[in-house]
Amino acid sequence: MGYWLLKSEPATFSIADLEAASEQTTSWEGVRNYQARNFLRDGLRVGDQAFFYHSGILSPAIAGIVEITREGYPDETAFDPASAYYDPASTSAQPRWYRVDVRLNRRLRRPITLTELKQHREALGDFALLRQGNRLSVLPVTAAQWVLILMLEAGLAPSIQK
DNA sequence: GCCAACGTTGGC
DNA sequence: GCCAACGTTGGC
Repeated sequence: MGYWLLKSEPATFSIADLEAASEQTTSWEGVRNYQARNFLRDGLRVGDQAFFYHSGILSPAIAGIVEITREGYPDETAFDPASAYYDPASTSAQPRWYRVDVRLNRRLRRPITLTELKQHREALGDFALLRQGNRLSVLPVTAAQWVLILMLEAGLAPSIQK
């Protein structure tokens, strides 16, 4: 089973929006970055888990956990001229952009902030989220990183490394 | 294929 | 609101 992290700006789509959504499920659309697209199309599998990360706010943080319920399929918002995600270069014959469906698993008991994650940089190792200047909105998480972050949530994490 | 200009992301 | 770090575009 794979682990991922999905970023969203709460002003656009928040975990509260997902909670309120029908069947607490949404299509993760509008990703317009090739590396992220490749993960959506080729990486994420049904049953994989992902952290739901809130970006673009005062205190960016992991807010919850979602499960992938449908694997990569064409992002049709790219075909719609009225959509903010419209991309005329993407056609149904040759879709350029992909999306997945996700369902809320649960909120975290408390948000795990970017600040807190940075305090565990050493223990987390090479974490795409913490790489300098990283702007990827879909990124992989290792099993070890996943477990460590759940331990942080539970207050069972190792003492903070300097 | 290079690279300058421009646009976007996202932390602060 | 600022700006660093990228990614994309387009002229050459």
